[in-house]
Amino acid sequence: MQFDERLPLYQRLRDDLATKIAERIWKPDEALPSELNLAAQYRVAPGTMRRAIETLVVEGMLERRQGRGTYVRRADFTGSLFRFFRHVEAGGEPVIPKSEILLRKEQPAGKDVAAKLAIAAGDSVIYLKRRRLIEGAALLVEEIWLPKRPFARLLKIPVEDYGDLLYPLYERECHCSIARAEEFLSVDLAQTALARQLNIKVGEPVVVVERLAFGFDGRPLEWRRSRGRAKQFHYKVEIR
Amino acid sequence: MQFDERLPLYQRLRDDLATKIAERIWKPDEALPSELNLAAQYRVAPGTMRRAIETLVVEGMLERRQGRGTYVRRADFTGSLFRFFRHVEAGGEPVIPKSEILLRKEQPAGKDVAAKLAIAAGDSVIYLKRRRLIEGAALLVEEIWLPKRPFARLLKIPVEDYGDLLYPLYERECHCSIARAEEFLSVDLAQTALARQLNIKVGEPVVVVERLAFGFDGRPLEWRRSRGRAKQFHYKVEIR
DNA sequence: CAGTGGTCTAGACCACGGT
DNA sequence: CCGTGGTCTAGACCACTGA
Repeated sequence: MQFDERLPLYQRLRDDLATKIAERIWKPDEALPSELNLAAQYRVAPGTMRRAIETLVVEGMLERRQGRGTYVRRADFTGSLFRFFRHVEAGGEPVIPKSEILLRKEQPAGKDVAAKLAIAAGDSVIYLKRRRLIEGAALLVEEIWLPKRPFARLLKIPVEDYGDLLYPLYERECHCSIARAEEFLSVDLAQTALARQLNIKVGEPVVVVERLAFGFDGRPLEWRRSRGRAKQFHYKVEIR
Repeated sequence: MQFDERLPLYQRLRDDLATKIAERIWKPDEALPSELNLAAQYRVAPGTMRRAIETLVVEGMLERRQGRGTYVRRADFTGSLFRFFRHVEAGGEPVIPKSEILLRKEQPAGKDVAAKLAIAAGDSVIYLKRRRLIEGAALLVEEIWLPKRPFARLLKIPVEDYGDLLYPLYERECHCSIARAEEFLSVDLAQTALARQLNIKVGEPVVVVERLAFGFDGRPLEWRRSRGRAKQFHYKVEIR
């Protein structure tokens, strides 16, 4: 508990718990000690510990399950891009699109990628290009940049073994959990190569979703650019 | 406090406070009685009242000001569309675009509009069409539908007196405060008329922002469709 | 059944804002 | 200075979960 003394106690507790989660002292899908137990350990009132936990629940780092315990939450992105891109829903249940890795290589980071990933320009990054399909129809084309540091193992695994979802792969092979992300939306016009890959006409509008994904320690782990047909784009926002 | 007995007390308190706000017993920008005062009135513990208030703060209905009191919050949408559409920022401070009412008329609600506004098809609605400009350049074209019931007065005011923002107008003239809204984004191609109004080419992509705005009682008050150049579109989302 | 989080109470003291 | 919300404590009892 070597955090800034001026901060409220529940904030310092929150930071300490967050650090423990980032250090994987408690792992995703694992229960923390009970509230009373933690309060006793830290010698604070149960209500204060409760508030610290509550904060992390709101931030999405923890999850409470009544009668069972408090668990480290792993971000679930399976529905994320599909909040943006409408696709045929077979009965309403979420379908995970097939993934086709088109390219994998190691390369030095360009200036923009380096800035996004908070590394030095020229540092090694892993570049992936993949296509995602639903029932054989191209939905998205994605480009992905990962810092080599924690992801080197991905270069040694055959791309056929990657599977359809990358984040479980990162966690399984590289012990990197994605905690949250920022996404940026914009609209562009399809160039020749992209049009061919998405099976649309050159010049048709495409929606670009750029995503910067962070670990529990708040450091950027992945930069991703996905493109899909604007026709299938739809999105809902709450405004207050 | 005639709410469902099975609900937690703080929930029932929240509902009761929300009703009072909807009934304009406390008006926007007005301070509520203090927490201790309210707790005493309702004969509950201060902590419980605090939690009820906290809930409404999170929901955006109330706003706390340390040392001053708790205030009814009015939604502020001045920056809303401009989170989507980038425009020339003169020095960074938010600019309110000029508003040009192109059309105002009373008409029977079509099926879709009626569904959005939760009224019967054929009921009278007010239809507005306006253009919004920044430094003379067309930014957006908007279509707006309002139920005649609380908004009839708008038909009697010269459109020149509407001003650049509609929500203050609604509040001033019709005693209708907008509490929150849902926005839906999609991409379309500009038709002839729209292209002319936005000063772009026919077939250029445009972003469509459809907004359903609600009052404090949760009832839909306004349905709006705004269209702007996709080139200027950009948006950021947080994912967890 | 024992153990967990969920609700609720009843205070104390502090920091801030306006008079 | 007083009144406000912000923090923190120290309990009690309930509802849910899994063994």
